Amino acid sequence: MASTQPTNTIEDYLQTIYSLQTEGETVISARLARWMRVTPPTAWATVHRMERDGLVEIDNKKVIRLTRRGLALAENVARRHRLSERFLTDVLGLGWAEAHEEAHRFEHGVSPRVEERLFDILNGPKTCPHGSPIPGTGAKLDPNLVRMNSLREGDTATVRFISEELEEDIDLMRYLERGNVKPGQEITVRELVPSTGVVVIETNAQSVSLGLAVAAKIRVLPSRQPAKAAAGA
Amino acid sequence: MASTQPTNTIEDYLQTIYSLQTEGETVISARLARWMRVTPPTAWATVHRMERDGLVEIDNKKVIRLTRRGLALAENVARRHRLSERFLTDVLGLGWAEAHEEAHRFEHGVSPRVEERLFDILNGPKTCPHGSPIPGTGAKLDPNLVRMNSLREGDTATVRFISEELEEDIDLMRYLERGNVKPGQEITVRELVPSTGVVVIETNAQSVSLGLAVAAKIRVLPSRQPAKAAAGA
DNA sequence: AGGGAGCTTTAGCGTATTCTAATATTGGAT
DNA sequence: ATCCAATATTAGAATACGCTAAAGCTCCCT
Repeated sequence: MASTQPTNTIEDYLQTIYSLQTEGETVISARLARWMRVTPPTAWATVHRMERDGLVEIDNKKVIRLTRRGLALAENVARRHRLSERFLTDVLGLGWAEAHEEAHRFEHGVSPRVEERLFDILNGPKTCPHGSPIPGTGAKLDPNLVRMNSLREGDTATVRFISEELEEDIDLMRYLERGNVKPGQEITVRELVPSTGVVVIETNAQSVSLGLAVAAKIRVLPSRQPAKAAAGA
Repeated sequence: MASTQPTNTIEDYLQTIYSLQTEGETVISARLARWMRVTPPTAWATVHRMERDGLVEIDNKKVIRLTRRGLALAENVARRHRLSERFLTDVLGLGWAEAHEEAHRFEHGVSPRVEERLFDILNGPKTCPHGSPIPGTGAKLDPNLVRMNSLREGDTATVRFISEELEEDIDLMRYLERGNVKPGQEITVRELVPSTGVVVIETNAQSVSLGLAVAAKIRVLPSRQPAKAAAGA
């Protein structure tokens, strides 16, 4: 029934759709299948169960969108997830790169009571360790943020947000952690050659190379540079 | 397969069988069905899946026993459960009565890494808040403990252990909490009349009445009284 | 116009969990 | 010896999730 507590699987789908939707991506079944690491028929069936239960709507272009009810549930899952990441890193001392994966398991065990206590104990954090705002705190992604791939050579900026899509790739996350590409870190673009598809940035005197597709999923706040407007959204 | 990670359901059965077995009870399918709040056919089918997977053995008298493999897994689940209860009460400040129910949900989200960190953060606790020893710490139930119903009027003792079977009943737990019937509490038996099936004990100048069946699931350490050996195991 | 690549859907299966309705079994109690 | 109550089992069904194989569709590129 639509009134029953969502299963872990449904909570995972809700959270994924929420992330993509929030980051401005178009959500279609095939994309969910890849993210959730299941076959297309499986994702399809699950999404249709969600539609049946009033959690999402699917338009004639096959684009999936959360309904009001789905959004409310998704925000709750995201809140528990991001709060869990904060708890796992700040209190338990787990690594920044592993936090997402661990939280993915941990979050389902967090009841409303536990969620509330975690929030208090953590002093009401506004974002997860990777920069995603925690629903319910009023925090939102700073609209002045820019995708890292839209910077130009020589630009300086501060990392603010790593997409949850990147968080799924533990190796990439470890690479970013070693390279210090984390919220708060100041970076300078050394090279950005669209033809090669690579950006090279500098963080703490370290050089880090990233593919443009990855850079596009990292948002930064450009530093007050000369007098030149930054690129659009 | 037998090598796959147990599902939450199987983890729950393992834990229940482990508790009963540890507390010296005979485990049969019907009893599991009542404890797990499922119908007998459901419990039967699940137990037989566990047998198929080498987690339990069922003798010709239908008694269920954990295999070596089942025991190892069950100890791990119990460890996570009891550690979770400690965490929820000691760090998050949840109530003593609610801890079991919350931990039941929480435990499944605890990975080996998280389990290890929780153990450290809690300073290597040896028991859960209700007195059950935490597997892996070497702690065992004190053999000098006696079931509360085996005391006699006038006896004084210290509460040490509340059976996990009682923990399933949240109302009873709240009653015990209000009455201060918790590990460490000293009690005196005021009345114990087998014919009425009721024990009345005194804790902190409060009077608490319990059924004998409930009292039998609470273990206490008798105080050094006159010179009279206590009743058997 | 013709092919594909990438997506969506249908078909058909298999396992885990649960339930209800019935049908054995079994161990005592009378 | 008999009958009841508790247990164990069998039958029949559903739902959630996953998979493979095999069609359909769409849209874009040549």
